[in-house]
Amino acid sequence: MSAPEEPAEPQPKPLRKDAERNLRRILDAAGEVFATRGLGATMDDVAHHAGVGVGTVYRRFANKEELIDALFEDRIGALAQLARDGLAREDPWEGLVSFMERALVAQAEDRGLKELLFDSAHGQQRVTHAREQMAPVVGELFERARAAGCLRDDVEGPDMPLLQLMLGAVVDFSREVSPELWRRYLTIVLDGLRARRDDATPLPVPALDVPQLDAAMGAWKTSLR
Amino acid sequence: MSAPEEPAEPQPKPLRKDAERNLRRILDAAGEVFATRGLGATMDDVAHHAGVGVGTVYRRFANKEELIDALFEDRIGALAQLARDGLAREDPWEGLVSFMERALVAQAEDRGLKELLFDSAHGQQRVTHAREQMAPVVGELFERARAAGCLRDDVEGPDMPLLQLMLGAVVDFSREVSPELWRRYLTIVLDGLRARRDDATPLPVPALDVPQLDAAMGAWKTSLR
DNA sequence: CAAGAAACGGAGGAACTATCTCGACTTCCA
DNA sequence: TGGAAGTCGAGATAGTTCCTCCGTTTCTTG
Repeated sequence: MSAPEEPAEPQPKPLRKDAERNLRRILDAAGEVFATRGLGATMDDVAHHAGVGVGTVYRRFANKEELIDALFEDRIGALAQLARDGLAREDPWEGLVSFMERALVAQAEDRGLKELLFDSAHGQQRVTHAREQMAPVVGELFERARAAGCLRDDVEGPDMPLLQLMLGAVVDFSREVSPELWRRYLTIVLDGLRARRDDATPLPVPALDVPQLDAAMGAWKTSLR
Repeated sequence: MSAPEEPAEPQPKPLRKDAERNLRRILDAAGEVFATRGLGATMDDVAHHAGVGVGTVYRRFANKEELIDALFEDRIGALAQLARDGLAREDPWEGLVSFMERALVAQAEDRGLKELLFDSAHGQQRVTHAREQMAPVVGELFERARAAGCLRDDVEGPDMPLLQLMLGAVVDFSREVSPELWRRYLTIVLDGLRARRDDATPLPVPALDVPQLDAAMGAWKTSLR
């Protein structure tokens, strides 16, 4: 053959069939494992979950960083899109709420993503880039809601990461016990962000009861040892 | 035994003078080190900070757990007292606010205390006890504020730990950059907890600016690896 | 179909890190 | 001044995790 390059993918060497299949498996496994156990999951975890040996993982990815990078490349960018989607909504308040909600859903569904966003010592490069992309859109989201008289006038763009961090703590804490619990506290926070209101917005999820609270405390780990 | 037991201290053997002095140093050092670096600080850290060898620390405390236990025994109990203090206030809302505020100050001042409260795998025993003590008082604090018409009627006692957790995340995150930043978000949350309100309570601390945000993100570590 | 290139598996090497021990030495006290 | 109590800190011990290495297996191609 001479040289048709239809999809134009710089592919120096096509992968062998089994290698291709294993690569897919590894990516899938890594996605699941990092999503459920966080970035602290080991390469052995990933390999085992994929049904391959560690060596096979290291044949495709020079190290853990590289695997993580490959995995989360697009997912991080997707967050910025969420903000733009919010801006596309007609109602400014709804736009703000839907962004916060969907960003938290992303955190809830993927523990690895959450850690990537808030831990240093991972892909700061990529994350910083995403934050820079997001900042003006979030600012706009706030500005629009404020102009419409929905939002209190003393919150600013840089408050958003902190609000996400705060609610992200609830996400992590209650993940096992009541995965939607964060919606309860998001509602409270949103009521706190309003310019004014009469009645409180009804809370959408019941509070933890004491046994649940105990269970959650028991499972909760941060940076101990 | 026959002796008078005013403070009732069961002291089988009086410590040698130098040992006494070293014990004090160790306790002081441990207090500081755990407060600033968290419970992850090593025994070597503590010993070095106290100006003694590790062996000396282990002469007094069989292991790290025991040292931590001895250190935080009273401080945890003090938290329950904060709740009772809040109940002693005339104004129900002020009582609630002052409790939350002071509990967060405690978290901000002592990283070790914060970890003890929210991490499992440490003195669950003691912490559980403290929580059991605190629960009814916090319930009362909520109940009283609700009866006075200040508090939204769908929050419950078990919401308090989650609110503290949430704001505790801000405390940790911004400790180095803006140690009082949590007050900003506490204000938002409190506005969200009100039964109704007109204007928003002015935020007491400026938002982080972008460089501060970057600095905080850079210093922030959770359970990575 | 056979030869050789590519890929695989997973034990274990290497590097950390942190807790706790132990025995030689020092200090206090009666 | 004798000996009990105390001190020191190097390193034994144990637990992790990343990543390498190479004998073996699987694919592809001529």
